[in-house]
Amino acid sequence: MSLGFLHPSPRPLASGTRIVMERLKEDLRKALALALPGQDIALERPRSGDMGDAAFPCFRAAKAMGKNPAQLAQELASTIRIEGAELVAAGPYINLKLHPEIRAKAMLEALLGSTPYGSASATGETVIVEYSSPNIAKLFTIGHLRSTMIGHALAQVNRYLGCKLWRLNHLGDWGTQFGTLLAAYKRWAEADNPKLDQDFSWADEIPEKRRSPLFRLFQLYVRFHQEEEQSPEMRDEARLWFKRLEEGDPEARRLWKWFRDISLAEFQRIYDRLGVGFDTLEQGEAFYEDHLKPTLARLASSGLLQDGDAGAKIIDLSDVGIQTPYLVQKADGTSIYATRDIAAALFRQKEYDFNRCLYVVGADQVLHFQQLFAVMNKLDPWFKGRMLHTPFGMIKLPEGKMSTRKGNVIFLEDVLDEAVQRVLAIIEEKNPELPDKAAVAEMLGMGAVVFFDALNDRVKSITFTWDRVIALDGDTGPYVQYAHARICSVLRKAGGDWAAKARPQNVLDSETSIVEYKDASLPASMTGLEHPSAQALLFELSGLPEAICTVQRENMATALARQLLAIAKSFSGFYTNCPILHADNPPEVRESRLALCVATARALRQGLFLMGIKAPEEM
RNA sequence: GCGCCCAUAGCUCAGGUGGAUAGAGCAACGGCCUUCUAAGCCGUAGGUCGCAGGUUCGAGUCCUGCUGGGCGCACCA
Repeated sequence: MSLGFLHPSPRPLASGTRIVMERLKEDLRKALALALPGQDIALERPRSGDMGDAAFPCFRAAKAMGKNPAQLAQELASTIRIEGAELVAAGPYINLKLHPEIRAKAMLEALLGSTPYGSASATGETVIVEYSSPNIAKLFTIGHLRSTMIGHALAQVNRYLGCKLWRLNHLGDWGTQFGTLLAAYKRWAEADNPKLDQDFSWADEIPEKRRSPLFRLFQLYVRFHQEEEQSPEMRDEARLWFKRLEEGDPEARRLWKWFRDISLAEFQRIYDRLGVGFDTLEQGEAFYEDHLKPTLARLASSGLLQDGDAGAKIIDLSDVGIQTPYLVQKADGTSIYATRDIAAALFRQKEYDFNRCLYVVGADQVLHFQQLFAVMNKLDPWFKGRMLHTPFGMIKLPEGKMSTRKGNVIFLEDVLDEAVQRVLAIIEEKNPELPDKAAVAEMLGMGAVVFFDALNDRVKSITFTWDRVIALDGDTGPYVQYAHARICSVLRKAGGDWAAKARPQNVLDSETSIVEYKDASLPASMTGLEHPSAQALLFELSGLPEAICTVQRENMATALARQLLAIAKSFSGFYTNCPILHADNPPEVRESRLALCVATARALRQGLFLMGIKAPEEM
């Protein structure tokens, strides 16, 4: 069943990025339209820059005209003339190939100006991204990284492309799990460890760095679920506590708030470390408590509410092809996540009047979101096409599924710490004189983990192994960061204000998605950039805006991560083949190559920043 | 049982709206540091795109069936 999500429409790029290249492609499009009336003129981007900057496949047009595609390509290429570029027939394709100098000038103009490359001006659209959404009293596992960083990147990119953004964290701070916590606390902590400030005698010893009230809360949670397997009646105990909580029992309330505070403090520490931010943390599940009755009333008055088993309330969706009924109130009268999600959608409609709302939630919840969206469409056609679940695959262990309840999980902080440790070891080996090693190691370790997560299609599940997640060479974050650091090193050695040209003018925190640079002047000539390696780099740089748009369209950072790799890789080629500061270089060659370095550094830093990755200037 | 997702090199994966000789990284093998950071660069080898049909001028990509794996199928979120 497709609900026809309203994808963002193509929008004009900001003026500084409406570059020569786009104009030439437009010229080609017009010329082809003239030569081939009635044909669909769709240009493609060639796989590699030495084929050209744009390509037109002649198959369809040739068929319509009863000609051989290669022959048609030949004819068109010889009749159409585009100023500043050449047209080459390559088999059934016509390739538009910019003159090296034009290509260089176009890209440097786009990247050395102060308008963020590939950004778009305000569109007037409002986008909500709901992401991270951890459950209270659980520690962040490697699994939580996915929603957090995918959501962060989507927020950054949509903001970069001119959308008004609301970044929401649907905290799991309500629900039956709180019954579990309350019951567990009463059973095993209240009497002898009421402040959770000591280790439990019945639990395994906690590693030093995890000794926290939150971890002990987590231990309570795990123990409860373990014992519950033997004594199923404990479930009722948990349900009862949740019922008390929802009915306003003062003790349950007090403990709930305390548990929540303990958790939030810890979460904030992680978010700070990841550089992730939200516009509010106050709209978690508990926030909708007061909305639940009105929501149920509205469902009832819309005629959607039906009686289920044992007094539960359900919504039947079989008329839209969903056979599983949607449970919105449990038999004991307490609420359930579904009700809170409906309430949240209604609240957001009123509060934010959004155009799109993205739910960055695991793939195991697809049915839930199909049901939710179906209900919202029935409730108000306004919702149609405005909500999208962007599911992601789960992270499994080689032994199987991770389970918080069973306690066999990989904690996020352990992964981050291990990554930083491995980086530190490499720094000691390769660059022991590096200033501020700890800070650089933090950026690189984080870069490795975050980049890895973004590299592949989000719907695929990942089997966690340390060596894969923390890989530091090959197609990795540190590879891109390394290219950036080498550029900065060259720029430092060039002297003058070269290094400053690649340095951001603003603070790069989660409140902005744009890296601001000063307007830098173009080199006097493009001599020195005609080398194939330089041209290949320029071609990859030209692919960045499209990659950013792809992130928005496909709701994952994969395309951006891969374009950054392509840029970094072609920079390495340029760096190897084209000496920049070589004494024999004429001044204009040195200048144009340094300008290309600045342009590349800016593109890399901006791209990494959108993904939530920092770029050290030295490593 | 029903529904959704996945299957591409030894391993991990890229391959918008069907289009050029299916591409990377890792691992393997062979080269490159007296020039700007070797976390790098260059090269070699590695493929019946799970299987079988179909649509099309053209299928890794779309359709049908099958096989294998994952997830889900109301009182957790």
